[in-house]
Amino acid sequence: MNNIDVALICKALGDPNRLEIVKMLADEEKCGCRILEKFEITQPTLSHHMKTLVESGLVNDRKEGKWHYYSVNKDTMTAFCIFIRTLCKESTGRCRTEPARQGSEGV
Amino acid sequence: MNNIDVALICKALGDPNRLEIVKMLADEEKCGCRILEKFEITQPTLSHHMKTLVESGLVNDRKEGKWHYYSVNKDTMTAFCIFIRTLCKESTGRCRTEPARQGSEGV
DNA sequence: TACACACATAGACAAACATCTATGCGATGG
DNA sequence: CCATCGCATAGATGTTTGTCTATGTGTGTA
Repeated sequence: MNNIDVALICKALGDPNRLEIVKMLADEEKCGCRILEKFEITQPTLSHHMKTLVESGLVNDRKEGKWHYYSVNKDTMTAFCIFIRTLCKESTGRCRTEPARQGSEGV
Repeated sequence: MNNIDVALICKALGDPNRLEIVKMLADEEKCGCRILEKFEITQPTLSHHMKTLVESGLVNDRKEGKWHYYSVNKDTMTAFCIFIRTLCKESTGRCRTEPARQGSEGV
C-alpha cells in the first residue's frame, strides 16, 4: 500500500460525514437510502460522498434491484490498519527512547 | 477519541507530503530544516504543514535553540490506530459473514 | 552589534471540495 | 404504460486548502 493510496483513504476519512458513514458500515452493510436517513444532507451530496468512499477502496458497492448496498472493504481497511500501525512503532517492537541526536543540527 | 479528532487526524494525513513527513518522523525525531531537505516545497509551506500536523495532535514540537524538533506523538497515534481497528472488525472478533438482510429495503 | 540561520506570519491565488438545485435514468409496481 | 423510488449526473457556489512571495521574529555567532 503506497502513499497515494493511504493519502486517498485518509482524505476520504477526513470528512466527518464520511467518517460517520464508514462507522455505520462497520456495523453492517447498508443501502444508500438508509444511510441518508441518518444525515442532514441531500441525496446528491450523499451520492458524492459514497463515490469518494468507493473510489478510495474503503467501501464496497453492491447493486440489487433499485438499491445499492454499501459495506466496508475489509481487505482495504485491514491493509490501512496495518499501515497506520507502522507509524506507531510501540506495537511492532521497541521504539527508541532517546531523541536520536546524531548530528541533527541545521544544515 | 471522538469523530472530530479522528477526522482532523485523517485530514492531516490526507496530504501526500504530510503523510511522508509523518513516516519520516516515525523513524526518529527530526528538525524542520532536515525535513525540508526531503521535499520540493518552500519553507513557509513546510511550516504550514507542520502546524497542521501539530494541531491535529499527531506530531510533537520541541524547541531547542534555533531549531524545532518534531516527533510523532505516540499517544495520539496509538489512540488513532485503535480507532481504525474498530472499523476493521476482523481484528476485534468474528465479523458477520452474511450481508444482514433484516429489512434493509427502502423506506 | 550586525549578520546569518531557523522558523512564523501575512497576504495572494488557483485548485479542490462540500454542498445545493435541477434533472436524468434504470428498476418496480399498480 | 405510467408513476414512483433509489441513485447518478450536471452545473453553480461559497469555503477550504496547498502553495507561493515577501517579510517579521528570535537565536546563535563573528
